[in-house]
Amino acid sequence: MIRKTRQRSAIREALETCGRPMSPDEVLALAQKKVSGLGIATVYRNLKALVEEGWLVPVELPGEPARYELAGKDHHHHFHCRACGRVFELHGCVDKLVEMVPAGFAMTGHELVLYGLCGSCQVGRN
Amino acid sequence: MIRKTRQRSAIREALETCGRPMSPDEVLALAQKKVSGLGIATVYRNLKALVEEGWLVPVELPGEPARYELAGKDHHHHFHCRACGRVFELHGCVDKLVEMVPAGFAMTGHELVLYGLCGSCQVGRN
DNA sequence: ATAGATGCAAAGGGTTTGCACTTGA
DNA sequence: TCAAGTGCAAACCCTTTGCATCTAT
Repeated sequence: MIRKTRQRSAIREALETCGRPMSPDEVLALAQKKVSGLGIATVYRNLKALVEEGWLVPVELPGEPARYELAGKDHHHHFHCRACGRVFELHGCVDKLVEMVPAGFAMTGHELVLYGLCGSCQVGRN
Repeated sequence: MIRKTRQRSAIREALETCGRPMSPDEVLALAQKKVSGLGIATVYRNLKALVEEGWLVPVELPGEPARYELAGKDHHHHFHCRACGRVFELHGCVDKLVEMVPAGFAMTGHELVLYGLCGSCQVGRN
């Protein structure tokens, strides 16, 4: 049976509130504002549980720790800001991917990440 | 000054021979056939040096240790076999990426990874 | 009451670093 | 010769796990 704890609520709330994929550290920082003694292990345990229960999906970016976002969204990709490191959700996708697959290979999925500067960092750049 | 050592030659040869992006472990395994006492730290140090000197480029895949491939190739992407874990080079790219970028954001690059089964794994599947 | 959840600290896995020894130029 | 390079082990970072304690139910 799954219990409702202050820690778990704070973690879920952080992810619902933030509006973009969050890393474990980001979740910890935000959830600690509600539950001060919160430990990183609890964050990891809950993220894992929430993924297994289908409430979250992991967002894995090249060379980066995994982020997590709410499940149930349409197929989409992400934008990674090179300045602040935050990840944003994009809409839409690309086509003609199959044309890139070599003969004899079978494609079952794809991942696309755009890089650059997000709105905030773009404004504040020198 | 940069010296020519048996270890470094074996590492470069492994990368030249393999024909696809290699992880540090793959490099170690292949290069050890030439230099038996080779240590993983030496592989990491040389990979890093070869990247800095512009001979290699890192290939970073979501949730995976970095691979390395020879520098100087045209813009391209990669295929990651879900069965054997090997990474293959693809040719071509996609367009209309800019259309996905939110207003106020600036795109400076992108990464695309296709997933599926490579030729060998496709043949041997049940 | 009691099994699930938490916090801490220790353990893991991959990568990097410190240091004494080896070796190429 | 002697600084660059190597191997080993320890250090690191991020993530997971063991265990005693705490707490929803």
